[in-house]
Order: sequence, then structure tokens, then C-alpha cells
Amino acid sequence: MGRSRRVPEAEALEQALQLFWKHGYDRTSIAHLSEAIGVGPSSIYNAFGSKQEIYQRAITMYMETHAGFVSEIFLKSGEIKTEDSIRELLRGAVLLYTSQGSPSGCAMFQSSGAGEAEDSVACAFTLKLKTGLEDALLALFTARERAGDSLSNSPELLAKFVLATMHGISQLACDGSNRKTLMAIADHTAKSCITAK
Amino acid sequence: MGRSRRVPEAEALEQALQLFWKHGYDRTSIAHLSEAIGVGPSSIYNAFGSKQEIYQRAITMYMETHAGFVSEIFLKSGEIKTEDSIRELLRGAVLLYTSQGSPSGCAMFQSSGAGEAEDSVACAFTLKLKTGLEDALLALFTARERAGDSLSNSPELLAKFVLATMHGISQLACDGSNRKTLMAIADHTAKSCITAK
DNA sequence: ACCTTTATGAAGTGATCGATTCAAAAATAA
DNA sequence: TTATTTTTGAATCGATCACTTCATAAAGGT
Repeated sequence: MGRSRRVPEAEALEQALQLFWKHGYDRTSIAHLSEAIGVGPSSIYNAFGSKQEIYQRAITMYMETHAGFVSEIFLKSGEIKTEDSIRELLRGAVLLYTSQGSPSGCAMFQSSGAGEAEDSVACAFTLKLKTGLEDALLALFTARERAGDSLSNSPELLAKFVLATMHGISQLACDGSNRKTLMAIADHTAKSCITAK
Repeated sequence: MGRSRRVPEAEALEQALQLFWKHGYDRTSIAHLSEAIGVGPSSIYNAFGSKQEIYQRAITMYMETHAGFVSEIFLKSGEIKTEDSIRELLRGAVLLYTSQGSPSGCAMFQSSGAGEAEDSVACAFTLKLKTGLEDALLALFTARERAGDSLSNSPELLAKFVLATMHGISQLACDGSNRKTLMAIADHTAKSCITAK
């Protein structure tokens, strides 16, 4: 069946993710990836095809593992009040963006979201992920409004607003804001989505 | 007195700003600046000293011209309700971030804010500007609370929150959100800073 | 042991990067 | 005009970029 890999694929992707997360797509070179993973450039190309592909694989893994709680929140959002779901979502994001073992901020936002990547393929990929997140938020707000929650604004606006706040929290995390402060922003944002009693 | 400049300094800085704004600090090379401004690399170094210096000069000009309305709002904020000041600030930001003649988003945020610049000097420069903006917001909220406005949260939290929202609006502008949507986010954010009547 | 398949390391592709140097050109003041 | 000052284009620096080639090493199936 041929020679086996010296470094398991998942382990290589985690190393790649850490670099993309910390330095962004453009400033992470194949040479950096090669050194971090521990194999030569040819092995990387053999295993993943291109820099664009290893990036997409790494970010996909990130969305499924590090950011896996997001999907879970959306899945069980039907039985939970709007404010509670949004607060749990944003507090989870704050935890992730300020965790010690990994770079600050959101890997998806910070690695190519801002325009940190000139590469059009990488940018289009993350933009699609962002659109998916916005769509999920829109569905959540729409469903909760139908379920009787009194929203402070239209589902469309609130979805965009929460997405904007996530971007902001990610950036503030990168700029050094502490977890406690960001948690307070999360709470404030969640509260602002519903009408005051 | 020596030879006069072929391209006026202000015009050169405006061209530099456009490139930094659109592509970020790292991906704007001296060669790009040279071509856009219309003079050779040596002239740029002679006039500005280094890439870091021309960047700081360009962003400083941006803050005084394109983003000059921000300072004006803070100056006259003493006589204006909190919600009105914040709304005017954010709506002005939306106008700037979505204006046709210049790149999307905020030049300060997008050119090196996200971590788009590896360069430590450029990053420290923009981080300082952000801190200044946060301090101005904090002073505004603190003063307005003393003046009798009933805030929905502490001045410290609201300053961070508005700064986060500005980051988010800038990023959404870059990702293609239209002006009308962003204006609604601005209004929602401003409203959330004070207690509902 | 043999053969097929895959991974691997070393070396190299042309291109571009930021930064700098230097002699010559141009413009102002005398 | 002459002298002085500053700009200018051209050339160059070593380093890095994403990516490729290729002979070889290693592992599994038979």
C-alpha cells in the first residue's frame, strides 16, 4: 500500500492552523509550515496539493473542533430563549478567542477575513463561511420571533449586528482586551437583541 | 534652495493612503508606492525616510481629513445626548467605510489593525490610535453620565463595545454589506447604549 | 524475498520583496 | 552664470516567495 506518513494528517493540520491563526494566510509561508509540521515542502504538496487547500482543510477542522460549539448552539436553539442562545454563542466565542493554548481572536476572521489575504480563493472561502454563520443567525432570530420572543429589531438586522460584534470581539481580543471585558460585551450584545421588559 | 518636488507631499501621501487602505501595510510594497505616486523608490525614501514613516504620515493624514468628523463629534459632545453623539459617530463611520471613491472599511483598522501587518512599529502605531479612540469614547460616556444621561452599562464597557462595533462595521463593509444595512447597525448600537424609556 | 505504492529530503525554478547606493539632472539663490 | 541643494532614475543587495523535480527511502501486500 505504500509508505505511511511520518506525521498524521490531523496533526499536520493542527500545526498549520496555529500558524494561519497567528500570522494570517499571506504571512504563513510553505517554509514556515514545513518547519512547524516537521516535513519537507514536497510532502506538504503531496499530501494537500496547494497552500490554498491546506488552508481550507485547516480552517474546516477549526470550525468542526475549536468552534464546534457554535453548531451545537444553533442545533438546540429551538428550545432556548433568544438572549440565552446569543449570550452562550458570544461567551463561547470569547472563551475561544482568549484561550491560552492558541492565538488570540478567531482563526477564521483573523487569518484572511480582514483582507489579510490577497489570495482570492482563500478570501472567498472564509467569506462563504461568514455568510453561513450569518444565515444561521438569521434562521435563529426568525424562528425565535415566530416562537414568541420579542426582538428589538428585525432578524436580518440582528443577524448582521451579532456577526459584526463577533468580528469586533475577535479584534479586541487580538489587541489585548481581557476575557472579563469581552464577556461583558457579549452579555450587553445579547441583551440588546431583545426588547427590555 | 534646491530642486522642488515633482509630486506634492500631500498628493503622495493620499496615493500611499489609498494603497495601504486597500491592500494593508504588508502587501503594499515600495514598488507599488513608487508606481502609484509616480516617482522612484529613492525619492520616496528621500522624502519620508522609511516605509514605516510614510505609513504613519498617511494614516495621520487620514485621521485628520477623511476621519476628521470623529474629532468634531467628540468636541461638541458636551451639548448632545449620548445616543445622538454615538449615532452620529457611527453613521459617519458608515459613510466613510462605504464611500465610492475610496476602499471599503476603515483605513486605520484594515491596513494593520487586524494583524495584517507583521511590522511591529506599524502595529504599535495603529494600536495607539485605537486606544486614543477608546479613551475618547470613555470620556464621552463618563461626561454624559455625569450630565444626567442614563446609560445602559458602565462607561468602560460601552467604550469597548462601541469600538468593537466600529471594527465589525468596517469588516462588514469590506465584505460587501450595503450602506443601508450598516446604518441600521449604527442606529441599533447607539440605541443600546442608553436605557430604554 | 519481491514488487508496488507512497512519502521523503535536497536542490532549484523564476519572481518579487524592502531597502539602499550613487552619479547625474534639475531647480533655486546668489 | 555659478554654486548649492535636493530630486531622480537606475542598478543592486540578500532574502524570501509558492512551487516543482527527482532520485531514494520506507512500508504494505503477495
